[in-house]
Amino acid sequence: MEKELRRLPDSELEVMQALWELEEPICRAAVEEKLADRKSMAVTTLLTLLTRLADKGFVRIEKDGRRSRYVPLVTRKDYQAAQSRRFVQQVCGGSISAFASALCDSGLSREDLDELRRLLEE
Amino acid sequence: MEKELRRLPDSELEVMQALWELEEPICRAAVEEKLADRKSMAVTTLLTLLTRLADKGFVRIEKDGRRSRYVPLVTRKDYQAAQSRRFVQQVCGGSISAFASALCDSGLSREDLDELRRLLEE
DNA sequence: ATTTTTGTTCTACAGTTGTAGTATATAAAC
DNA sequence: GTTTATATACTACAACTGTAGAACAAAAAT
Repeated sequence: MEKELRRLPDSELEVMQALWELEEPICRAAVEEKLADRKSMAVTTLLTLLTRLADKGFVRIEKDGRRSRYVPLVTRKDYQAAQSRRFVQQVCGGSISAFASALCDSGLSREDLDELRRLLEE
Repeated sequence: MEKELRRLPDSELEVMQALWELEEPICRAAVEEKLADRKSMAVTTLLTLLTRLADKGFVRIEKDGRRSRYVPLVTRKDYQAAQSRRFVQQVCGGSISAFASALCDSGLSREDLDELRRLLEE
């Protein structure tokens, strides 16, 4: 669960989020459609980002003639776990109390904070 | 509590962490010394980072002849709170349950997670 | 078969980040 | 007062990020 995954730049992360929401095998058009809501970008921009994600080992590009399928190699869960730890370390200096304060002041609703506390009891 | 603070690049954040740990007024040498432990960089690099932080509104540079003092304009608390929200939104898609899972898988110890839960009960 | 469409790769370019050498101004030492 | 040490500013540059046009290849349409 601690894969030491590098932090992705914003635009690449958005593409990964789209991939994680889709069923494999994923064609470019599907990613494009999924992204359409939050983010609008040229098709070539999306392709560039997918290539960069492949270079970083986050995605495998399976070619099938002119068409390609894009397969996430890192799970959303693993990425979120790795970045959570990075956040506590880097932003909160590893201090749990600083982290807790930050969450309380973060603008999350009381319900959200209660839910979080409850889920941590699992 | 929700100042919509941009995320700082790693190296600039490290300088801010040093500033936050020091008492004002802060001279360059003090920052340098504070940083020496974790991060070694040329003096000019540190100065560059302080200038960039000033450009971004995170630091005010008070000049006094040839010497300067560097005053943080953003509190550690505000920054941590803002980034916490950004993290939950951007990385966990705003899902508290995803966030809770991520924390559980993050490699934080059971004690840390217990402490976090306790602190959230404040 | 030729034209048109479409999916992908290449090339490009400006802005950001990490890092630091060179120049400049000024204070301290002699 | 001239040399020397210092603090800061200016310049530089490669890697990374956001974004996308141009070129190319192959499939679809005519």
